[in-house]
Amino acid sequence: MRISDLSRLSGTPVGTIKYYLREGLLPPGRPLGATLTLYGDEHVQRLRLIRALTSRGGLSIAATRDIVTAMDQPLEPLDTLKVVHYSLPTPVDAAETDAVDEHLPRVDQLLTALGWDVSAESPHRRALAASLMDLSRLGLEYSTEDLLPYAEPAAAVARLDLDRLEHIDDRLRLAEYAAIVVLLLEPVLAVLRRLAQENESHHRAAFTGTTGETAPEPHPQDRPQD
Amino acid sequence: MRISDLSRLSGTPVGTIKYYLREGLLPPGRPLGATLTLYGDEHVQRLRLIRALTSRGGLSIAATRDIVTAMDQPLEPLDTLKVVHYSLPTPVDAAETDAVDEHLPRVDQLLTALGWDVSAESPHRRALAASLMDLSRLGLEYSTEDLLPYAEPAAAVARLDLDRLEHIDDRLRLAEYAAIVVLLLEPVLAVLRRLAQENESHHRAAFTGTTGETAPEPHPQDRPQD
DNA sequence: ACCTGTTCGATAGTGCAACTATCTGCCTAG
DNA sequence: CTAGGCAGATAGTTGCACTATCGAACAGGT
Repeated sequence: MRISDLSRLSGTPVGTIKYYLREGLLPPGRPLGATLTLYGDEHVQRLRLIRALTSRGGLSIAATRDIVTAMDQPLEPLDTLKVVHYSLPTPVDAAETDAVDEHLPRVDQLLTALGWDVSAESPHRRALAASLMDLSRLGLEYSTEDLLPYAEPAAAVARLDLDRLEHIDDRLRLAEYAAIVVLLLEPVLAVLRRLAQENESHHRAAFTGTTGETAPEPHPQDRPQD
Repeated sequence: MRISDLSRLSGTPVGTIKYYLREGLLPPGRPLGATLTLYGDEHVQRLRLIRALTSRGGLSIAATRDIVTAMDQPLEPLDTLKVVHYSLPTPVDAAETDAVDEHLPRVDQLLTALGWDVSAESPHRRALAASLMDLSRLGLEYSTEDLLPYAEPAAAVARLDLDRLEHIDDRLRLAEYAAIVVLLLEPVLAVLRRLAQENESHHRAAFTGTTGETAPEPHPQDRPQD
């Protein structure tokens, strides 16, 4: 197909497609002359992925390029996750690296307490330290004990994520699915958390009777047990 | 204190503070003449919150204004969560509202299956529908059955969140803490999930024996980090 | 009272990211 | 054989989040 078909199928303006080609987000098509280049279904697919990562995932064009170029490396199934992880942007202000590093011991203490096997070069360690720093500056101290109970739900989610990835047959597109599961499930989980917060807050309001909103029915629903 | 002190204490340039004042993110100080306005500790606090919400939380200036102005309304403790929730940006492309709505029944089906008490006007319903739409366009279908196991960890996290909020004494700043817990814990949870994924993937690699330790090659593409 | 430096409020400008538009020459399909 | 689409390059636009400048009005020290 030609660029106009690609545009139509993916719902992306031709100008934007050219822009993505220039920026290396989209691999070039097969040129059949000076004015004709052919694109395939994989371009449609890639384009959809780019749009999802940038709009829903909130990634910048540069970060998206990192992810998709990393994806294009041929890899063993379980390495793809690492590649995706390491290509993820970890917004740590360069001016604050030192301040962030002061919180790293807390992160390592947590990881030790959990017995988690995480490489020392993992960018997530510092990312977590940065967030803990922010929180503590705002007066909300999260100690190892406070964080530990959050780890179990996180682990449960991670197991589900990997279950899904393990059952994907399409080896060629495994990296793509890994990126999708890691990145696009994030907003899903965030929203689930908010929905759960809303539900939980209704339940607690029913007991304390303090909310002025909808009269909460004291309907002792089957709350998911711990 | 004067604006220069506020700037020094918060680490924010004077120009930026003026900008926030103009935009209504920061309440005006007490003017004592045409060239002197006094600010208090609450301004320092608010400024730190603004910086955290915009930089770490990734909120736009407009979204941050929505949150903080909503925060300034005097409210019952349990309503604050609702106010924060409803001020959150839910990035749903206006051009796709119809397409998103097609996925709403799936969301409601999930909520019914869970027995969650969520108001019909909750913006989260549509936000979830939008994400599910994205995923299904990318070829990853998440059915109610697939999502159910994710709900329990989400509920566990939500309970921890509300526990924390319940034990906060400072009623005046409860809304502030609610915003922090809802928004700034999000990156923490996202990182915990990734750490758990990394750990889990190591474990599974050990069992299947596929390369997980020798060949990882965490893609050493040195991106110039700012 | 005088001088120096700060502040206020308004307005205009900057830098960056993500597109979007235009242009020229070529080529392809009908 | 020609009308129209396409490639590749370059330049322009839009929106956001600041940042810089300016004149008038003080404030605080001497």
